[in-house]
Amino acid sequence: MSPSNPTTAAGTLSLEQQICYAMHTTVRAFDAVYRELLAEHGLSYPQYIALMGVGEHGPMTVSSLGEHMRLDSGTLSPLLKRMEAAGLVGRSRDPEDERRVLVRVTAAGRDKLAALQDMPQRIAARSGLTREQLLALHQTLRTVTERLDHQPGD
Amino acid sequence: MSPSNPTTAAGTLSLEQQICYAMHTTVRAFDAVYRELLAEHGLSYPQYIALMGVGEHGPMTVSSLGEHMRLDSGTLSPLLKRMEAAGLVGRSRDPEDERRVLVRVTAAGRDKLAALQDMPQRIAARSGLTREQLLALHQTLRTVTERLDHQPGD
DNA sequence: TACTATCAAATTGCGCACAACTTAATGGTT
DNA sequence: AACCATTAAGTTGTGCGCAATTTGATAGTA
Repeated sequence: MSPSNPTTAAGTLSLEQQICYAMHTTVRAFDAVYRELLAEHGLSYPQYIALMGVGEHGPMTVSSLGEHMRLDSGTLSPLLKRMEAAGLVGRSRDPEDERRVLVRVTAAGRDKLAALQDMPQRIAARSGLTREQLLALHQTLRTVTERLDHQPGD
Repeated sequence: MSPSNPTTAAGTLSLEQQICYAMHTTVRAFDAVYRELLAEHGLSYPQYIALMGVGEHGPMTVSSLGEHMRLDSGTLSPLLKRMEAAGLVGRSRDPEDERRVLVRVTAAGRDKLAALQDMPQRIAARSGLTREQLLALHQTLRTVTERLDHQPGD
């Protein structure tokens, strides 16, 4: 019950651990809201982000989408397969390099994106964060991610 | 490229969406560091948190651990089963109420916890956050989670 | 041409997370 | 005692995420 003291006795969660725990908890809370709002559209949050990404950056390879989403083909391949089955995206080998698969949004996918345009406002209303808090949080997250990615392992 | 403007044209990720995306990204970056540091101990991050929780709050039921971790039996039952197989925790039906299962840390589990005592410092060093940033982030996360949990659905 | 290395995507296997359901024990009611 | 609702864990099914591997295409080189 003293989150301001990281040097507590053994067995007590330290602040650093509570941060990680809190991040997991908050992400799951966000996910729950997205799940609720996206349910009627038959989309998961990762599928929603993928649809936005492909819709925004045009036909793109799986790996370039993966760089945007920070996911590899092990995650994206089955995800895109499901979205293709749902008629939201199309996949086709790049004629110029048959190793690549180009992903594009279908007409139905564009309709879906249009129907989801008010999602940001609905999520923002739920979060209850002020504009300043949003900006500060965003900046902190970017800083932490950058450091975690590029710190020397050991 | 203008995260400070949420009212961009259709197709551009809004700040609110970037926040959720950033949170997911940061959590995965944290997970990667934990995975690296916990690998030699044969533990995942959820298992590590569960071990800490049970070690701290003594013998407890699966559901009370679930309240601490914000996870249900669908996640905890198989997780605890694996930890029992690894010899880190013990599970036994509560004689006073045979519906309940009491989870406790074994001697090997305590040894493991002792071996992991320096995790917080190592994680903190990787995150690169100042004490003030940690506190601010923690507070923001608690606020957001609270609101997301208790906002009226629709 | 044939060999090799590299690269892109897909596949496999495992664990986490959650919804939905099942099983078993408990408590309360008639 | 018999019945019913509730509760606690566990199970099943689906999707995400990642490590490791596989398959196929490309580029480079002997």
